[in-house]
Amino acid sequence: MITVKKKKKTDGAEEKIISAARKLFTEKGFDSVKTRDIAKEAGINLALLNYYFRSKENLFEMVMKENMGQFMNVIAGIVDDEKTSLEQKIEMLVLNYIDIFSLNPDMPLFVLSNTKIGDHRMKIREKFMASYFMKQINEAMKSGKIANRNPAHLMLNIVGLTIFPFAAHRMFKSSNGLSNEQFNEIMQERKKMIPKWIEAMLKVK
Amino acid sequence: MITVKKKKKTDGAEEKIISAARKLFTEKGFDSVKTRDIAKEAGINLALLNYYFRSKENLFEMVMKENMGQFMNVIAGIVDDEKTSLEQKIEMLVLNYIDIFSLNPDMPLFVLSNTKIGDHRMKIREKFMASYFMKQINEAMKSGKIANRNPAHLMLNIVGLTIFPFAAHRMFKSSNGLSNEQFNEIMQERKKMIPKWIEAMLKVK
DNA sequence: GTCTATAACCTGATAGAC
DNA sequence: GTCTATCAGGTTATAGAC
Repeated sequence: MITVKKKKKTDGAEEKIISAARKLFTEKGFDSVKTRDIAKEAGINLALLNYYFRSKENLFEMVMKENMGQFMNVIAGIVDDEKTSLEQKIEMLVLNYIDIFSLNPDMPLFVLSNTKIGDHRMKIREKFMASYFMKQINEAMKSGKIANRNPAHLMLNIVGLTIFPFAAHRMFKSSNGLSNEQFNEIMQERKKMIPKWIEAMLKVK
Repeated sequence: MITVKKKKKTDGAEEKIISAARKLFTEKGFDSVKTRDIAKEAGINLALLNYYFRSKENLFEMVMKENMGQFMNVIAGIVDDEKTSLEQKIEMLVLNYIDIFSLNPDMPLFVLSNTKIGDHRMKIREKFMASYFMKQINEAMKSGKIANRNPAHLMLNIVGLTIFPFAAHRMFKSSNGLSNEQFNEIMQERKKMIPKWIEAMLKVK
């Protein structure tokens, strides 16, 4: 009896579509991307896109689940770790954010600007609010170890210093600006500096 | 001889369209907004929109020129002032950014994410690069007065700490999150804190 | 200046041949 | 599985009456 191969697709059309979709959606957002653009970028036909994924919305959701799931796992592993200190967590967050987003520089702006992923964004928020990390911040505030009155400031500072450069990377790079290499170099420097900066800021009253 | 009024439009239809367009474009971006939405929001007819502004693209450009021009004037007045110190400029930038964006909280994300305004974004960048502010930063770096090796870090820090919260405001506010009042309160606190934080960061080697 | 009606085009999705 | 052709509905823009 002869075993038959499951699929005989030319060359992973499904994967090509997903990856083209991820690229374009992340770059331009849901409404700006046309299904024809995705098909073209993937090098396949428009009809095939609808054969694999029933609709544009569906394709978008697939891409999102993949993107977010992967990201959330990394972050959850850091903020829920009961063995690391507050300072260690801050450093881990900075390092991991910069590593992840150096590979996907358009993701931050995409997550911030795309209303279609409200649910996913809420999960990120909730994860943080319910984390052991948040507990540690509140304790440090009560004991006077850190000077802020509101934990929101610390969160905004970490995220602002780390993620904002990615959100603005196209603006910074645009003509006469930085090359990709220069930008990445700057972000590598920030890996070392941001934890130190945050520490200095925490002492300011 | 009787003077005749120039226009006899019902009630500033042109202005109503511009302001509706600004609101919607800033909120959702060019492609997501339909001309029908704008007409409806402005309380006028679709045809009238095309009577005043020849096309959607044109209307978008009008809105942008207004938005950016106003913003640029404020910023230019600060960064080109040869009488204020580096520290004073930083404080002025922070205060003015927060005041402007408290009134237009969607603007930062809009400017960052909308590829259609590449030209305007470049002007902002160029204004900064050629400013007296930039000169002062470079001098302070050479004299060792501030510790960074790269002026980009200072710029990213100011802008990241100040503007990022606005770019993320919808995420922060979304269900179970902050109210508008709480958010504004936090931003008022940051007016005072960010200049102090920046000062502390500048000393970190 | 403002409207209704409609033309001209774009876009997501499907039918049907191979 | 993959393609070409095409439909159905949405969207921008214009024609023409008032």
